[in-house]
Amino acid sequence: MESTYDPSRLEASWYKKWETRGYFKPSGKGQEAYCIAIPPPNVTGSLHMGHGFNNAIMDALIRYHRMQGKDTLWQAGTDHAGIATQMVVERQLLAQGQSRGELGREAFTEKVWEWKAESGSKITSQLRRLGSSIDWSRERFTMDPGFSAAVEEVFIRLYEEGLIYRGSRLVNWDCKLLTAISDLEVINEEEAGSFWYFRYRLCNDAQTKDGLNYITIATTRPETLLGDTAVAVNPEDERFLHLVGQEVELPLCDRRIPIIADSYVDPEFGTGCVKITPAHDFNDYEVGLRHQLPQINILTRTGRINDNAPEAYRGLDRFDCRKQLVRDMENAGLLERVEPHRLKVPRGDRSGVVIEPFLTEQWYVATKSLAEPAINAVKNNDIEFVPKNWENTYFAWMRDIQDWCISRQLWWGHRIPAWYDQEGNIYVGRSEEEIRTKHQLNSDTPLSRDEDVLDTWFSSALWTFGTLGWPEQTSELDRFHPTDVLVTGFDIIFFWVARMIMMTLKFTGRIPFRKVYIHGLIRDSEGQKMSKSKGNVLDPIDLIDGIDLETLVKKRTSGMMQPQLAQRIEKTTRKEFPDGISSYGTDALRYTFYSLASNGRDINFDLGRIEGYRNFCNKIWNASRYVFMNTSDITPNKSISEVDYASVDRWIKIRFQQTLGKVNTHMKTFRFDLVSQAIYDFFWNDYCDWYLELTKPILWNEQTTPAQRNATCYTLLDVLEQSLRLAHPFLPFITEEIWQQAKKLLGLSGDTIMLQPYPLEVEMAPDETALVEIHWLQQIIEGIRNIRGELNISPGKPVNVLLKNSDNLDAKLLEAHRFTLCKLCKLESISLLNSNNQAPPAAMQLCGQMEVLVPLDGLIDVESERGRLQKDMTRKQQEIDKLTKQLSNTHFVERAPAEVVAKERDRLEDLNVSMAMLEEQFQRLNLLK
RNA sequence: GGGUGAAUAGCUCAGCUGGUAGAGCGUCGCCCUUACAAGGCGAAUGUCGGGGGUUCAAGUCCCUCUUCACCCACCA
Repeated sequence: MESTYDPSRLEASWYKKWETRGYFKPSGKGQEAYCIAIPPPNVTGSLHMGHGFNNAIMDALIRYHRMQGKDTLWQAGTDHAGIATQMVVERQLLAQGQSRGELGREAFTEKVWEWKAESGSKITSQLRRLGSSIDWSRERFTMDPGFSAAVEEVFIRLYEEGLIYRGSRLVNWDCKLLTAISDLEVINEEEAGSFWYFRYRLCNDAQTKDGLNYITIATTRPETLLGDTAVAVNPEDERFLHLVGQEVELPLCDRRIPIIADSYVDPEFGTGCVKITPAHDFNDYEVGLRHQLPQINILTRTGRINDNAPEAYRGLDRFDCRKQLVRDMENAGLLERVEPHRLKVPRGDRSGVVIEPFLTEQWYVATKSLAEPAINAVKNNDIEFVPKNWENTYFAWMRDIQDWCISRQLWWGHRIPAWYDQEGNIYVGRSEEEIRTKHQLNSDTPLSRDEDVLDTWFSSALWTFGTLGWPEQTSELDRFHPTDVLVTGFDIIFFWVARMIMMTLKFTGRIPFRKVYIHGLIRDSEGQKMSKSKGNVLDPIDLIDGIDLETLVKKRTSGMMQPQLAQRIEKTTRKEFPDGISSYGTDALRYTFYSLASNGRDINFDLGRIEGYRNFCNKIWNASRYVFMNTSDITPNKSISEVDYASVDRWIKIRFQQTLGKVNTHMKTFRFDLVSQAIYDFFWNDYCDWYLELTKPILWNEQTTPAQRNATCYTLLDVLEQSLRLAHPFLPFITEEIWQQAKKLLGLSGDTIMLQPYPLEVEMAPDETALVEIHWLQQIIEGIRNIRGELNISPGKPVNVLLKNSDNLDAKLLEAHRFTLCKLCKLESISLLNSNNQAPPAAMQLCGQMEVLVPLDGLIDVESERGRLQKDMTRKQQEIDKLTKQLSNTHFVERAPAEVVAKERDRLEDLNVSMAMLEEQFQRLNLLK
């Protein structure tokens, strides 16, 4: 083994071997199957921390269950991500001075396919860097012919059942992307805006109660005035009731519109009069339907004013029109006042532009009947969310679910399988031919296909069963569906999780997955969301490989949407990473993810943590080197003729089993933080700090018998090898590398640790003596170390130790471990102090009732030792006071369980004894001065 | 407006069914002891957000308030 741990060297080679040897494929063996379908990343995307986290978790689950002997499949694939991908390609075209319109549909989608071919492997190769043991041979793409056929099938069946329909209504319209989007794709954020108070003159000499010949309405979107078809007041509102049925003159438009009464109006808000624009506001739309108001659309698809408006405004951009209209109102003396107002502005999640409610014809999924079984599946625990409380979020949304607008006016995606004849009749089917045959339409009847494509999430909703071959009834579907768990962030519970549950239940009659593990989002060390514009993005690959400062700065400041931010980003980056980021390796990165993965809350990613886990890898590396150096001469198989296990050998095996138990327990509840901590604690504290140190006096002692040596060597190797398997799902690379060595020494067969069985929990005969013995040893060693450390006795200086107030067991244990104690604590001697003999002046540490004495011998300053004792006594006294008080409380003694009371009594007694001994020692030291 | 989660050591976070407050990083000593200075050994550090309540006993259960984060809905 190389003397230093170098992750880049070993990580590079292993993944390729694993993949080419087919280790990631399902074994085809095992009673049970285990399957996870990857949340398909955008095919043209690149890996971010969220992917890193998400995939690290899935890989741990997959490797763990694979090692448990299950027939394990991690189903891979990528998503065509309609809008996102189309935007990227459009931006590229724009840079070349082209637009998609010029290119035309066919040429454009051709370009997207080219781009997909070019960049599509980027994210998958990055997933490989993470060590993800994905079965790449089964990789799917949402626009593969097979998957597309499934999408079409689902659309057609839903249409035939009347669950997909085409309708004309208000949708969220993105004026930049020129497409409808679903409610979920609209982000409502509060922004600073204004309230404009406009006067609408009353017709026919009507007057308000105050004798005014106008009413005032307030609006945040003045330009919509052009589409007003009524003014509404609350039917209970005494102020305006007499005006209902009257008309007002719509300013600047030369139109009259009625005053109507509708309970939608809140008399307390604004002026109590509301302008109604049915074609450009969701609430007004409903009001309009109730009162049969005309719907006047005043916008073009690009957000300009259309010909339904007065000539003066036609062709103006909606925001220019707003300014113009306010000016005109002011000039007409109809602007009463303007107030600053904070309001929620709807913006497209992709484009960032203000979304307009817009009247169009779109395709919808009627969701109500699909939602019901989906709610029940979670309610009756067929599907379980982890953590459980996300179920409430899910229920809340599902119970109030709206019909889903699934058509998008894009070119990249699954084209809707619908055709129209010249009368506008709709024909849905798999192809034009099929439709012609089915509906007996001869070639004289021209048919044109619907231009739109489906929402990306429509196809994603079929992911678990579509990737396994549906609608064919494949053996994979049989074996691996329902999948076991879906691992994802809470941000796509509605987008994806809910819709998968609905669609999968509908089309397979079964749930898509048994559990949904919802994890938190990765944020930066200060809890900020990582984003390009904030310049705080960390690339997982950079954490693995390292990156120098200049490259990092360049990466963070190039290709920015807002170049003016670059300077500040450069400054903060230089400050935060003055030396760039060093290379930590995949294993360290993964372990960091696990350690931070507690109970689904968001994660602030701290570089200090990853460094700590890189050090952990280093620790494993070096401990293994020690083991191999000291065991290379043992017989390379278990047929060690004679073995005589030391208590510490038995102890470490018990500790290993306890750790394994914890790991298995916590894996069941997805507590990767507790899993990683259990392994870390065991390996570093128990195996390295104690066990390895305690084997040294055994291995380096001439008195050790061959049987003892064999036993310890074997245990060193055996526990190491088991620990590697224990840790492999979390640290795949380093464990594989080291296991290859361990395997040789232990004479094991098997080509890879990946396919070895996970360590087995074994029923162990209770071995209290080993635990007691090692605890005894640890206490004495720690006592002596404490004296050395606190009293500044140089570690190299040999000391003599006396044990006072010892019993028979102490005597026995001392004989057994004298050599060990001398070696580990650099002792010249250690012996029992006969009760008849006077103890010399000494520093003292209590181990239970036994005193560990280090004679002063001119080494130790009396004053320091008194201080040390004093500190201990103060602490003990506080405890004693607390316990005394508690035990003198009759309520406690009477009502607390007897064993609790007894325990506290024992503790108090022990403390009192210790205290007396400390006091006595303190007095003795006093006599010296 | 409705909902969810959070508030514990300087920092990032654990703390299960109530019974002596923990880890990592950082800090302070002492050590290059033949696996590891990416290390070893020792040490310090907390009115568990505030206030009530239940209980013999509350970081843990209940109520309330404050602050923060997020989600959903939305008043023009």
